[in-house]
Order: sequence, then C-alpha cells, then structure tokens
Amino acid sequence: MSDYNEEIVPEMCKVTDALGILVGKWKPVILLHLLKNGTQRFNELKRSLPGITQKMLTNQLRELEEEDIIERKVYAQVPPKVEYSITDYGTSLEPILHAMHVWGANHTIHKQTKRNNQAEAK
Amino acid sequence: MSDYNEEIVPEMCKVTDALGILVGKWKPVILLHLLKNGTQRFNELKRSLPGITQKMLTNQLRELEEEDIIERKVYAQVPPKVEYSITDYGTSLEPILHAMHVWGANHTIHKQTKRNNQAEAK
DNA sequence: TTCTACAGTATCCTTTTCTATACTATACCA
DNA sequence: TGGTATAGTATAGAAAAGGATACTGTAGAA
Repeated sequence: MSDYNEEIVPEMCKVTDALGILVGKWKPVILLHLLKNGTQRFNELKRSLPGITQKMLTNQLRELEEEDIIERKVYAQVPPKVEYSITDYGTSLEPILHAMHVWGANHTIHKQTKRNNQAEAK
Repeated sequence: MSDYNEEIVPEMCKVTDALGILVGKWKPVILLHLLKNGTQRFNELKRSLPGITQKMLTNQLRELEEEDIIERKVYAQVPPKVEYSITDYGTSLEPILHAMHVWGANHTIHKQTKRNNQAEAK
C-alpha cells in the first residue's frame, strides 16, 4: 500500500467523476483525434470514426462540451460549418489519457504472457 | 498539442482497453477499498459498499480477477471464507486511479467556478 | 433542375448494465 | 430446534447506452 492512499478515501473518491467524463464508446477516440489533429469539423470527425452514427457523434460531442473539455464553434453559414476543438482546460486530461494508453498497451502484453504461461504449464 | 501525441495514435489507442477494466459502477470503489484496507473478505467488502447487491459485487470482483487485478483466495471451510486482495500487478493501476481522483476533485471545483462566473455575468 | 455537402433531429429498436428478490448448504450458537 | 453468518447462484425486470434509419433546410455545382 503506497503513499497515495493518504489522499484517496474511498468514501469521497472522485475517480468515478473523472471516469464518467471519459466513458462513452467513442469519447477517448474523439479526444485523441482532436488532440492530434487540432480543430476539426463535424464531418471531418465523422469520417475519422468509421462506424459512428451521426446521433452518437453529436451526443458524445455535446457531453464533452458540457464538461468544458471541448469547444463548439458555429459559423453562421450555409451549408453549416461547425468546428470542434479541445479547450485549454481539456488538455489537462492528456496526461491521464496517455497514462491509460501506456497501461492499456502493457496490459495487452501482460494478458498474452499470462495465457502463454498457462498453456505452457499444461 | 504536446509531446504525448507522438505516442498515442487514435487508430491503435489502448485507452479504451484500460478504461474497460475500470468501468463498472463499483469497480473503482472496490479497488480503492482493497488498496486502502488490504485483504478483505466478501462480506466485509459488501458492508463497505452500501447499496451494492451480492450479485453485483460477485460480478465486479470476478471481472477484476479475470484481468489479474485482484486475487481471490478460497478457504475450504464452512461457513465459507473467501478473501480478496490486489495483486502486485494490480497495484500498477494505482497511479492512474490517483491521477483520476486528483483530476476529478479539481474538475468539481472547475465546474463550480464556471457556474459562478456564468451567474455573475447576468 | 436535380444532386451533393453540411450539421444536425426524430423515432424506433436492440443490447448491455444494473437492481430486486428469492434461494442454496452447512457449521455454530442459544 | 430454530436462528444466524458465510459466499454465493438463479431469475426476472428496469434503466441506460448504443444502433439503424429516415428526415430537415439551404447554397452551390452539374
């Protein structure tokens, strides 16, 4: 049990709050796209996310906007133009996304290794 | 856009994998309890998680066990005794949980501040 | 004049997640 | 002899998340 525990008391834990913002089938990928490519238009994002429906994309973007993670900029044009980008505040999520990516990548290996060991033990 | 981006390519992102392990209504709290209090028996955990059903607790524990995050130790006794604890590997999640907790706590403040500013602006 | 691009809504349906409740076996205690 | 504690399982149902599909209005191009 490490030093961290002094700070996280399960009863007042905010992990679930943070998690709630990242959870959603497409949210992490959307964030990574915006972080990597900067400002993107709605259909640009849609094309980057094969399989997503318009409804889902709208909904995930709205939820991220609600939390001040991304910004939505509407241009009064026809046909419409709407641009999405990460807010300055939103970039504070980057280290967490990065840590999760690294952990996730390692986990894939960990599980593979475990499977191999189990097969070998037979 | 920071240096991190060199490493996380949305197309091969593992964030969702990591997220999948943490997601579940009770998983973060269960992990925090085990990290804080060490080995715990089934009913001990149950008492620490007001509102959880036995089915849910069993199911969340099984999922975490499946990913090698926690260990389940059964004692051949009657009445039964089963102990749960974080594996060594499981502790590798701690920095992430900690980062999310800190971010989440700050986010609560951020949202409050935003609300205040908006109210003030009227 | 019909077609396309744009950024969405609206409606319905399926799948997944979570909850509620009842049930199990057995040792020990009063 | 009946009640309690233990660690679950079984079954049914409610709620939330996600998917499929059709529709909108308007400018500009073919």
